[in-house]
Amino acid sequence: MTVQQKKLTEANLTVGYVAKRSGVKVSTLHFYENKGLIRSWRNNGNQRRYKPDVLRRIAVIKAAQAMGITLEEIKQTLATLPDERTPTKKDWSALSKQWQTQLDERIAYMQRLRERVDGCIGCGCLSMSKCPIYNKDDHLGETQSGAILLERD
Amino acid sequence: MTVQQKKLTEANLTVGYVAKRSGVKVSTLHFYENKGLIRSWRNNGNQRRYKPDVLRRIAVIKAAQAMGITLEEIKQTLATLPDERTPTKKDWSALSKQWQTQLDERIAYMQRLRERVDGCIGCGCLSMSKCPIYNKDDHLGETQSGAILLERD
DNA sequence: TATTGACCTTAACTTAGCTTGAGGTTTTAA
DNA sequence: TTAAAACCTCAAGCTAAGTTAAGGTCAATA
Repeated sequence: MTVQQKKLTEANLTVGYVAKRSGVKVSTLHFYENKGLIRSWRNNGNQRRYKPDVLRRIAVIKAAQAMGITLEEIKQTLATLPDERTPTKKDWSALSKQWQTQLDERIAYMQRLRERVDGCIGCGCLSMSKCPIYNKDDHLGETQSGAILLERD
Repeated sequence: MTVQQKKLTEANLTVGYVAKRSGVKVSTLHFYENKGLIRSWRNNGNQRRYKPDVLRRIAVIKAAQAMGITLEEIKQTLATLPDERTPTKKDWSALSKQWQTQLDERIAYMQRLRERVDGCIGCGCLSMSKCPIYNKDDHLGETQSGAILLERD
């Protein structure tokens, strides 16, 4: 029986294993735990152990980040997941609905920008006070952070 | 003759005037100058003076930032403007073309994300290794920073 | 002319999202 | 059993895009 099989069947994953599987660094897992985005318990030797569903949680965190949602917002949304039982497909689906709406707004905002950028930069109207780019109607709500982090190698 | 009129007709603007007109803080103008995004010369008393086209430059910087382009990339693109003569409408238009392309890619990326996020978060495929969200084809090029900063009040 | 407001520089601080390093413990495997 | 690999904590460092503060000078105006 390999180490991996043992860990998988016993369903308590080490931090190194979770890191490798999820593609994030161990330090990131510590960081996320610190921020309250994921949870673990400790074994006798004070080492972290994880339930397998942490992998999905991390994947969802990463997907949400790619959409431009901050860790703080992600944390809030993840907090709506059930605490005791393992989240079901339906639970996860509800999350994605919330973020979809934000993503839609963001796309719409960028499209408005897209339409106007050629005219605005090229013409004389880009004077901050008059240009539609700076029009309040084009701004997203206050709760949106606006940072979109895309993945790299 | 008011101060403003004097400054405008003499076409050398003070930092405070530029700040007020462009809607950014004086410290931001210092910062931009430091980063090589804008330029000024000094009067006898070592105070900054600006040519009026700095206003458009700042407006363009802000517009580009709203599209998610970093200051470093903006600097590179601004460097393609003519150095001696005041940039023409055509010059500015060429800039907007470059950024439009980036914006198009970004929108397309978000739309792909949008299509997949419901399926991916809800289903079992979101395991980092298989999920299309993590597919290389969906990533933007290396030169894209990915940060989209939206304006607030 | 004197005072107030605008300006100067340099350095440190801010937030988000991590990463790195130091120094020490636990687990695994030959 | 013992060395190496993996883990632990805590503190400091990093990048982007600025902001704030301290201490001092210059310019506009009553």
